Amino acid sequence: MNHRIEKLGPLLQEASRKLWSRFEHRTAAHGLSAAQWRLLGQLLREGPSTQAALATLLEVEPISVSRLIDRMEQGGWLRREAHPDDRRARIVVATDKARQIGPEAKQIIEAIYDEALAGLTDADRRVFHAALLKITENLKAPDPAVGSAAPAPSPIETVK
Amino acid sequence: MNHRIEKLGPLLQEASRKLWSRFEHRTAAHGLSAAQWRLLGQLLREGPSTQAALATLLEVEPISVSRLIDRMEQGGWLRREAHPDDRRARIVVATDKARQIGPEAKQIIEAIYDEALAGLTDADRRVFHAALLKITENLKAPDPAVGSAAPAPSPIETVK
DNA sequence: TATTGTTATACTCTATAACTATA
DNA sequence: TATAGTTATAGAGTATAACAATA
Repeated sequence: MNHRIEKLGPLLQEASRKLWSRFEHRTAAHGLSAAQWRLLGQLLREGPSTQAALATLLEVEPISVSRLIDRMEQGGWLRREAHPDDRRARIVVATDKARQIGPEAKQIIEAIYDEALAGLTDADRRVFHAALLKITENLKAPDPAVGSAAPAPSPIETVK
Repeated sequence: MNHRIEKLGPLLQEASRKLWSRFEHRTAAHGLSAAQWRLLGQLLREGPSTQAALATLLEVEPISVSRLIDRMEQGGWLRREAHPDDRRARIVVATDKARQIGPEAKQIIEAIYDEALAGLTDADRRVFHAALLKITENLKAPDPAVGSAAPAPSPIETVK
């Protein structure tokens, strides 16, 4: 019988939430929300991207990305630019203002990770890291409880 | 130099989010949201409680608890009852309907944890669990960046 | 026909502020 | 004065549906 991890979900959520909370406090002056930092991080790390690509990468609906970008464009964090080849698509580009806070954010993140991992040996950290990667990998697989039953969405006469 | 855990925050969030996602899919028939399950879990584990106490335990504002309870009371998951000693306060009690789905939810959670931890040895699990507990413990401490009087609103001037 | 992105609309969660009732 | 809970109001995030423009 394997060791049971009591409250695995709540513990992961608490760790994640508290990490974010520290980051939020230290970057409050910039006025960006969690979802906005997430999108901005994606842009700063990987460069300009279409909205559709961002929706896929962030695993949210295109409309959510659209709304996020609306607010961030107003705040001067990014711009929508024309796609050179596809006139339907928009390329989302981080502004200078956004690029300038990148290094600061990175430093803050490093500091918070250090605080979180205080007291863990190097060996502990390696095992923890590998296990966390394995867990996310496991959970990326199709949900076995949904696999067989096909949703089969048939848009028949829906009552309005 | 200690091992650096790249993307610690995003990994924790992804693991947490995907665990929740599986739970949500398998319990979708009940129509409870994440916040509602969280409150219900608290009630089922610890028994009836005042709204103020729930707000403290769940670390949200009393008004948020009030709204959650509004919707859950409508759904027949819990009741507000009079407090015997304090006529201001309300005691929140899970209904039979709520108590009946407790065991089912527990089983689903166990199954999902097993899926998440597949491929990890018993030793891995123990180290991972201890590390995760240590991390949440570390993050429960007062945020060192807020402790002092000054909020430290230093813009981008520090080049590191 | 399919894809990209939008508007319209709606729901949940969360919160601040002001308020009532009670302690 | 302080506490428990509420109403009023608001913002962020998310989503479905319908749509236009384009591929």
